[in-house]
Amino acid sequence: MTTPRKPPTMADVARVAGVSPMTVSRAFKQDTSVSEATRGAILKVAEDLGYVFDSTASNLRSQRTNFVAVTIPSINNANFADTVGGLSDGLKERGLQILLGYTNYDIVEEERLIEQLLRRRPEAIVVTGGRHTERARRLLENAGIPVIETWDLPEAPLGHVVGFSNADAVRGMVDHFVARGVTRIAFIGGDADRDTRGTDRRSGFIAAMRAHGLDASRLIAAGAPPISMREGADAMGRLLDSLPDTQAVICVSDLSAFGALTECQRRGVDVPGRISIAGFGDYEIGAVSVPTLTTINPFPRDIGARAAGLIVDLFSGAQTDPARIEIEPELLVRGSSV
Amino acid sequence: MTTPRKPPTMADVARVAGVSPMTVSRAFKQDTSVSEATRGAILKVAEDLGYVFDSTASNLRSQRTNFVAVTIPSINNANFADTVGGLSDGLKERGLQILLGYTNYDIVEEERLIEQLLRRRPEAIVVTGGRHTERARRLLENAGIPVIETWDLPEAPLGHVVGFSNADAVRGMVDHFVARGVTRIAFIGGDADRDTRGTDRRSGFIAAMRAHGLDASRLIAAGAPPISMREGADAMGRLLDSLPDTQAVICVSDLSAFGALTECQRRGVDVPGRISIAGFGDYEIGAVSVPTLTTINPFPRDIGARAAGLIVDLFSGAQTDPARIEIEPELLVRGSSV
DNA sequence: ACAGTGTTTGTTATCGATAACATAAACGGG
DNA sequence: CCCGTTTATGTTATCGATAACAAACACTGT
Repeated sequence: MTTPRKPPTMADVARVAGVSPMTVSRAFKQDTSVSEATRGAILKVAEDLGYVFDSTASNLRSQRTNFVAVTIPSINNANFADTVGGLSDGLKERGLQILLGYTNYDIVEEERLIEQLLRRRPEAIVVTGGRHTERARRLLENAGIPVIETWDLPEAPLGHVVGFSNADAVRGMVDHFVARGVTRIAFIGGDADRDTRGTDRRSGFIAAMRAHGLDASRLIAAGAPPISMREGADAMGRLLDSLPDTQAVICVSDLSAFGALTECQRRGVDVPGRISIAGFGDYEIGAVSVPTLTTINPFPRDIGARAAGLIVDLFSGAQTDPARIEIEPELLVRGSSV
Repeated sequence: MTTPRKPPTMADVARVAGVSPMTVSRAFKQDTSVSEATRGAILKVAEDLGYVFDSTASNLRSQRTNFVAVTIPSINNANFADTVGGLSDGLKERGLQILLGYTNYDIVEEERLIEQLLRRRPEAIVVTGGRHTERARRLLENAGIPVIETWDLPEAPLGHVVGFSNADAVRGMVDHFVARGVTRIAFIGGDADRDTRGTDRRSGFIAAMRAHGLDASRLIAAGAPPISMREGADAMGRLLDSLPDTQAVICVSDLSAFGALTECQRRGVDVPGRISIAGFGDYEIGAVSVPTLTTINPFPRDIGARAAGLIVDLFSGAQTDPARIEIEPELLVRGSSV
């Protein structure tokens, strides 16, 4: 049986290659002055010895971790996954790695998560949303690294912002319906304030309806956010039972909108003939379902890509002032609405 | 303007609190011998100074990172997200944090990712699938940490396994159809071997059909894995055009199965009256769509939870031999099949 | 031939927490 | 009241890479 030897260090590689540890260190970096011959020889020795570079030591000495911390409400959400994908791809070239955590749509959990992430000494942190606990705000402000809030346009940003107004986006949807003469409009969303983006969308709905002088009381609470397809279907059932003259329903997400659509199908309610349905997020399902779903595309991948670009610019010195990058969501009118 | 001071260290906290740095270190750990009075005082000073524990130094000295590395094919996939969720929750209590990366269904990319992750010195690594490059295998074997392969039952495992046979699962589905007298069955999947689980499912389909003496040539390639709803719909279109007498189609995932279903709806093809459709993965959409989708539930969250439990047992010494935990997928017969 | 410039390599001290060891204070039973 | 035991704290050296500084070497133009 083989003794579980201690893994080789740079010093071991240096000894075998006949150079100083410093030269080995340089050989593992880019754009450092080591002759190609030496570098090649060193990397070969390293591979033969099974040496794997130890970031933990490098991180401490150089005070650089190459980590970018990212918090998202849920890992199981195609929109946030897209944002992380955009971030990840944009940061990969600069050798930056994402340290991901999820908050379960809970700002207390977010505070815990932020502290845990900051302990790893990330070089920047990207958070979803603009609402945080007092302590979380303090932690972020004192961290001494760029802070980017996304998916929102906070009134008092902590640093940089890459987002859009959830309320305005829904307002545009309401305006669209009203312009077509649709006035009895309902909103299906979560029943708690935990999902701040969902809450903002509902507020936008209410404000827009009132601005048109319309009844903004057709609000269906569908359960704890994030609400699922199933919950969207249940909510639609309750809506059809209680307010059967509703002409259109705006759902907090495409997932709940699809659930609502299926409930109509089960009941033989024609969409969009008898009722129009709209979602939010431009999930793939909305482009494929029968009928396709009217929705809003907030360009989640772009949010991540722009945040990544911002971080790169900040590190290269090309950007210094707090940035406020506003994404313009796009209204997609499709088959589920008149 | 405030000078960007250097962030405080443990030594700073110790000085202000009037104790040694070692005592501060102990105060930040659990189950260490510090009087409650001292600990309270130290934590208060730390909070006042805005001190945040520095893991990078701790990691180096203690040779423990509390990282568990995890590789998944795609971040944007509800099944893998569930596995990560199960892992994350199971590890959280032990203070272990997930270091996540995705491979894009590419084993060359996986090799790069594995090396990058190992540089961070994780204490265990969980990979999706059992097929790896030679170098990736060597890296994993030499890492000196527990290796867990998931979502598969490799013939030559690297270490521990938490998975199931994709081929056998699809075989069960074929058997189900054949038992009902359905014999002209097609398979819709990706057109490359990159997605090894998809390939295994197709192999299982072919083997099962042959075992029944049936024609196994109704194979539709729908594009590069992972195939989307849209690609599932396109593939269904081609299937209906080229082999209109097909009685049932098994899709590599619920997403493509749903796409296939919508194509039937657009064409007025009755499901399951004229053709049955089955998926894989038990995504939420299959439980909500009209009709609901026959599928296979491989319990993705359990895979993650069992892997987490295994890691905890390994660290506590309760488990020493290589484990092989087999998950039993469940066939869910629903509205989309006869 | 030689100062001046650029390239390649080496030496030393250090990043910030903690393992290992040592010691002082508190406790408890006969 | 004393010694063995537990509890609470301190001291010193160290994890493994690299920043900062230094120096040897090669080349270039006059």
